[in-house]
Amino acid sequence: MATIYDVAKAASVSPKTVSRVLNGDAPVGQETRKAVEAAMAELGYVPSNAARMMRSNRSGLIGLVTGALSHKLEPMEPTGLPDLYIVQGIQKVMADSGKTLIIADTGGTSAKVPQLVRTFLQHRVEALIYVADYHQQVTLDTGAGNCPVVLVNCFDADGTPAILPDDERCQFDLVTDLIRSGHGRIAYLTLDPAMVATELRSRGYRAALEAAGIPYDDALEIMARKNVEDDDGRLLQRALDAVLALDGPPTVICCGNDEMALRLYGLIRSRGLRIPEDVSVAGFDNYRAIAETLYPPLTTVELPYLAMGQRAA
Amino acid sequence: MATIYDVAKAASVSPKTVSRVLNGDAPVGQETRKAVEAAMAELGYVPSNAARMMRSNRSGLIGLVTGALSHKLEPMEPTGLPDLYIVQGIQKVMADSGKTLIIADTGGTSAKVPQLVRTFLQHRVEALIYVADYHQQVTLDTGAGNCPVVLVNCFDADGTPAILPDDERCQFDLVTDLIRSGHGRIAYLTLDPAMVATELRSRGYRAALEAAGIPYDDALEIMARKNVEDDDGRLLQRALDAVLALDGPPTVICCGNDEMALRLYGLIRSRGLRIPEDVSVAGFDNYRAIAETLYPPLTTVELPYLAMGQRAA
DNA sequence: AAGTGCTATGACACCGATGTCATGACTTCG
DNA sequence: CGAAGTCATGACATCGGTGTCATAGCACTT
Repeated sequence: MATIYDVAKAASVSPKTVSRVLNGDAPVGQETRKAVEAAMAELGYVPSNAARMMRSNRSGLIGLVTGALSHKLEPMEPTGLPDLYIVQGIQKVMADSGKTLIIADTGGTSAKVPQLVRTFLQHRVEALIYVADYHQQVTLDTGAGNCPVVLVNCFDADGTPAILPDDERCQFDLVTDLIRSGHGRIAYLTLDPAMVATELRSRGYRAALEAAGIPYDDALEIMARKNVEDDDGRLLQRALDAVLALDGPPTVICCGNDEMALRLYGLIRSRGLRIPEDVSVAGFDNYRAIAETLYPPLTTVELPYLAMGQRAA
Repeated sequence: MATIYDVAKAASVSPKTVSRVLNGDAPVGQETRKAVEAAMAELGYVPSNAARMMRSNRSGLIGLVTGALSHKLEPMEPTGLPDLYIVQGIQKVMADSGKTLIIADTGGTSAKVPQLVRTFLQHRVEALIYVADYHQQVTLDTGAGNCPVVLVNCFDADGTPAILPDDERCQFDLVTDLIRSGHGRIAYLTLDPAMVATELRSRGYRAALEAAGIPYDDALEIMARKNVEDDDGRLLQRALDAVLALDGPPTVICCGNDEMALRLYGLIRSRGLRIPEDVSVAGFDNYRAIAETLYPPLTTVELPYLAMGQRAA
């Protein structure tokens, strides 16, 4: 690989002058500039970031730690691909600002994080971003020292800067919208209560009911998904049958996420009911593709993951 | 950030000895080693990859160019997330071999590729991998010079090393399997014929029929998806109605991909037919999540994207 | 006793950029 | 016309590691 010295020699100037042409940080004569540029093109010269960094102490690198790449291997995960959208948002901002993103995947094991961070520090990243696959609390052992860290879709106990989705508000808006469409009996099949989002969304659901003056009926809010082995969707079947058997059955069923909604479509139809004539279904973020390909289209909410990523970046 | 000199001073040894402790490339006395390690821990020392690289000329970096991150923003894309699986496979191998992956996203614009490659070259990546979102031919203007390049899920005219899926074989196996299950009338709703995979899979479909001694009926093979604006699924509806109206209607319908299969589930049911009693549906890779959450479960083929990524890495 | 080989360590140059300072040629101003 | 300022350029040190070579101490051979 050609160096700045090779270029200097070829153009019969000093290395420093080549540097000036590269960075445009000092005036260079017309002819000299042309000669240098010709030499660079001729030799296929590409400046070495490593050498550049040694003096300037600026790597131009941003480290991103995530499970976004690997967790899709586990289709039983309670999550869709929000983290991917977040990563996209980050990538976009970085590309626009001339930074280069280094992405490391935890492979699902958060135990790997310290090692990944160490690698990043070796590359002297200017900042670290940690993206979680779903809204949760984390305790990150970065050992990052003075390197700035931003958490996305998660938070920790130390008050590290974090970008979080407003689950409560979104569920509130969704339910309010359903009410405005004329629905009065609204069931809500929730995800695992151990998830932060479940509690927040539940609050939004209740707040929306209250704001509309609809009494809360706890027979309509059922946990239909647990992040443990046994699931298989039996919880969902039981929950569906439970709400349908009620005296006042729901006119619409909200699901903890779009995947659950997809399953529900199948279950409802296998019970001989039509969507949306007999009962409607609403989802909640996670699989955009699902929402758009289902027939009839699924009413759902989309969390602003892309924007969260951009904000974090 | 502490340097190797700081550590050397703190441990009262020469920088070179610290280097030896770091790399273990020469014998170091017990006590000396301990002192150095203590000093490193004390100062929170992390070696600088940039400096290390200058002498050794080994960056430990691998550049990955892909649209995997951005193209999901376009849900109308004819593709699912194969490239993500490929990236996963690559990531895994890299992590295991101690290389660090730099990922750059094209944002859908292949015009950006040269600039991304240039950035990679500045970082002196040891190799470049280009991952396409679906099986296709590309003409890559890398300007990569002597940097090794591997293409995944695509190929070019110059014979650059490429890792490709065997679409023909997979479709062949799928159809053969359906035949073995007792199906005799097998429809095949294809994707856009402009796609490489479409032609290959079609060949596999016909070969499987021929191998089983079933005559090919061109009324059963219909293009049901075109990558242009007008779509909206009308092509799919028309195709479905066409095969159902045949004298000998199919007992199973193969789809160009899982997304189409998902849509077909809805369409078939909206016409009052049951799956799989009245007609079966088979998919083809792309949305693993769809295949696993549909009810009844979708019969589909999975291309070995993960393995392709690993192979490429 | 002299020579050989091994272990443990340090001195020093070097990788490829860039920051600092110096220098020579010109222009402009009082 | 000389002083001051600007422009264009080069010499040299420096960033933080590692490769090369030198050296000192010690055990072991012959």
